[in-house]
Amino acid sequence: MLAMTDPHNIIELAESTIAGAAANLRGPQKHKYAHKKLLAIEAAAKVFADKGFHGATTQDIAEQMGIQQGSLYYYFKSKEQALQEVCEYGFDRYVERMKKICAKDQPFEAKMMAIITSHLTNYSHKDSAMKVHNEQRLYLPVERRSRIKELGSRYRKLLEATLTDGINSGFLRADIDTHFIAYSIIGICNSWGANLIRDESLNLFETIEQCSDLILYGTLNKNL
Amino acid sequence: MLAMTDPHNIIELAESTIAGAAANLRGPQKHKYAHKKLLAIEAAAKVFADKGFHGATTQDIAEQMGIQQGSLYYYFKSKEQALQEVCEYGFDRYVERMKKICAKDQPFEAKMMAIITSHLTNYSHKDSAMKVHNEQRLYLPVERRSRIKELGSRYRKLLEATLTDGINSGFLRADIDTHFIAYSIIGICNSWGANLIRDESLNLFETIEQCSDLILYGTLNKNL
DNA sequence: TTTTTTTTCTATAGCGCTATAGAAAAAAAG
DNA sequence: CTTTTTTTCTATAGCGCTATAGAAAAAAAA
Repeated sequence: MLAMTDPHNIIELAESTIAGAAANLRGPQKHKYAHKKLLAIEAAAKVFADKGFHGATTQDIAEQMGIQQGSLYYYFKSKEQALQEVCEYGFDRYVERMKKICAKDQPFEAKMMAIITSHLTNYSHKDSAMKVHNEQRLYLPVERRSRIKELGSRYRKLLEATLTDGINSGFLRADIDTHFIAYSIIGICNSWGANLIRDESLNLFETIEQCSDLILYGTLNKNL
Repeated sequence: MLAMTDPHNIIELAESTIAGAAANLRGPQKHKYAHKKLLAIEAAAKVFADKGFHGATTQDIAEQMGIQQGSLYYYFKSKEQALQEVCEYGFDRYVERMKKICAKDQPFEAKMMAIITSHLTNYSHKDSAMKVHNEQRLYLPVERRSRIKELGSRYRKLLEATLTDGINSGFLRADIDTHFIAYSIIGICNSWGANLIRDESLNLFETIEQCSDLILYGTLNKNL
């Protein structure tokens, strides 16, 4: 086997080929680097979510992983790169999922619920990476944010298009501003997503139902 | 006049007696300290909003005020205290305003719009203090957060009570969860508040209308 | 086993940041 | 004008943090 001049080079390959390797713990670990790299991203996500990017230290992240501070640089070139990778972590798969949901032909209520479920589920599963994406990504210099921006706007456009479909097929009011509603949906989901992480006693499914209900039906009594 | 052993002692007096002193620029400045203190809070708010608490330096804040880094400590005992004061800045008056709005006897739609207007207007006027409150207050140690917590929950309770009134008087659906809706309203407002600060091209009044509309009417087509 | 490759560790250079102390300047009082 | 009080400045102690270098340990290959 060729020597790895720079361990960071294997990353992209790893990310795309062995998705979910973090869960795959059995068998002789041929891809130990890729595996621990994912653990490193998750550790960074956890710490950044708790303390914020600038408030977190590389020492904190290393501790969370159970390694020494200096060893962290075997997985990240810099703290900033760690933030970037946390923000991007799982985002492409997330957008893919959104694409599928939007493409599926189903009643609008169900579609909206699926969208919200996808969004909020991510908060529970992705260990704070989503929270970090929302709250810390602006601390990255622009040149590190292009991919994140790209994915974010792709997500928003999918949502807007779905809303437009909803209007055209008569499910939604014709007078809503799809751009505004898309931002609002994302806003509500992120707000509740952060609550879900902070407060363990909150029920995911109830939250999903309540969010869908509010967005679709509002609060006003229609019997009036 | 007695010598000021510690300039920080005058703060509370100042805050309560000369509200809005920052705008009162004419006349011989008998309360120069109190005046500049408010400028200091606003400068800190601006910087914390842009860079986050840990990302901001006391140098940044001093620069924003046009003084030297060391001089900042004439106004704040510590950087942490600066964050605390920014988070509390104007919050009590804000809760008072909310109280008045909720107490007023008016159609529910108007009340909801007034609440949202009050919330979003704060973002435009209070120079980022509200944004800092939302995004950075958790970086304060708990002992510095008691007042902020107090005010926040008082605000939430006012909102919940108003929603309960709305249900009792038949304006609102009887099956909504006031606690959930209150959090959601705050979430939407904060999300759009942050957008308003970031994007100057956004129209405040349109945003207010759109938020009210979404919360009250939802998005579904009722003609179906 | 021996050699090569991968992973982790220790130690530290070097920088920037908070907070303080004391002097200096500006303003107000006497 | 002189004295006192308020405000700002300069300089720096002291700490913690990022990132690097090179040794050491562990794992894999030969």
